[in-house]
Amino acid sequence: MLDVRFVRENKEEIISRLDKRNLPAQELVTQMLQLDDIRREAQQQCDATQAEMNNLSAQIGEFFKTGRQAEANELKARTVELKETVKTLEEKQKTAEQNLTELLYTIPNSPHASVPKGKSAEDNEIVRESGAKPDLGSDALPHWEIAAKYNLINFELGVKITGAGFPVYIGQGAKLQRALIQFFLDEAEKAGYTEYQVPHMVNADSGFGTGQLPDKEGQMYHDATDDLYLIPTAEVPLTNLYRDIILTEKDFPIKMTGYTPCFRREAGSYGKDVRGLNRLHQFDKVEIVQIAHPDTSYENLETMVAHVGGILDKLELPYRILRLCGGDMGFASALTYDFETWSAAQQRWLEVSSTSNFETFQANRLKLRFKDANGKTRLCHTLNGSALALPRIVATLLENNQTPEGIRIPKCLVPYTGFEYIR
RNA sequence: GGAGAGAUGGCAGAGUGGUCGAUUGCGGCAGUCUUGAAAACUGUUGAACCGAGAGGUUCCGGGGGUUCGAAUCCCUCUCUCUCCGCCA
Repeated sequence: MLDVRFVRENKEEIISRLDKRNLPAQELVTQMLQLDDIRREAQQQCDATQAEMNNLSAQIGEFFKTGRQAEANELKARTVELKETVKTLEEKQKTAEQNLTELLYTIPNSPHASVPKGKSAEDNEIVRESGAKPDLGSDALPHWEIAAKYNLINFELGVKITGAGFPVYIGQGAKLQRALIQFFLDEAEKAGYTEYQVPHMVNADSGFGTGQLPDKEGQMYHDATDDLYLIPTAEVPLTNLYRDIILTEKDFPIKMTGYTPCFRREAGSYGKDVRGLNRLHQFDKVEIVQIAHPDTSYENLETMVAHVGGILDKLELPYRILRLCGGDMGFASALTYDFETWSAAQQRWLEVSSTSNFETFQANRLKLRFKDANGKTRLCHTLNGSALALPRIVATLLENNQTPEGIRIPKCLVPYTGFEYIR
């Protein structure tokens, strides 16, 4: 969530930045600062009253010690009213704080200066395009038909044992998945990321920390018995490892990676673009996360973009990089680059990575801070990116690499799969 | 799942109603000494909020209560450890 103090000092800047999301924030910000004023005033009064109470208590103690009962009792009588006042003021402060927090939860992150203003995906800016789109001819098969032809993925079996959107990978299909995961993790390790194996379920605190709660409550699978959520991305457990932590400057940058399955209810997104691997309830992903110094976080973001691009280059997949416009960006992000690979049979771009800088938005909720050179405690910046999400990589790989001899495996993967063709 | 014990500052570990935000040790930081380092010695070393500042308030697992006053007493939740049961 936004940092109230920053908003207080940079009101106009925040409003103009939020405008990129087409969010008229004038009134929100005013309301927010009003609540903040109420809160601060209540606290000042409350603190002063409590200071008085503390004084009286000390005196009472002194009187009791020296056996001056009468004087002690006289003071005791005076505390009754003060106690009442403290209670009222405390209530007032708590309410203002709660209202402020609730309001803050509804305000998305303010976009970076480079974010284009826009409403939807059409307004995203194409940063660059890489690799040639293959010309497969008219008899090219979409990946779900390839998957059936070579018995790589069985969607019906998934429906039988679980439900739609939970595919079963078989034989060379399963092995391809495992090869990609291993390849992605190795690449991340080479780039200096430390691998973590983390729980696939998280508590509500973690959900709030990275911003999934309360915003995306309905998008996560929730186990009511133990009040745990299945993770929608490894970002949640990985970033929350650093919840409530104060780092020193020499700790930067912190670089973590992890493979996890990801679970998403995808409520309300049933329709035509969900065939095959295009949109699933459970999928595999290798995530990279960085915790960075605010002064360098955008350089860190560029290294992540280069990392993801490098992997796609090695996989020999045609892709493009988009800078998301304000209207298409996620709730918590300040700047997001999406990576899309070209799906030759479907003749469309598929999102395979989303790489973002959240600036202090998550860190504020996480209470993830560092001590700067002057000994001041400041919020860190958090960043993360998919490197990469499996299903659409598999989809484009199967489609783009189909040949009369079978599906060609890119060179970089052969050491992992142990086969050069799926036949 | 049953029984018991516990949760204090980066760590270890005191503290059972009145200058306790907390003794002490270790660690960290700074300095003295040294050619340098180590050792030794000296000092310093939690966080949040409010305040221009002086300073004030809050925090001893979370929440609630008793009291003029709570780390210390009561209730409750969570977690950890030990024993038993179950089990990959």
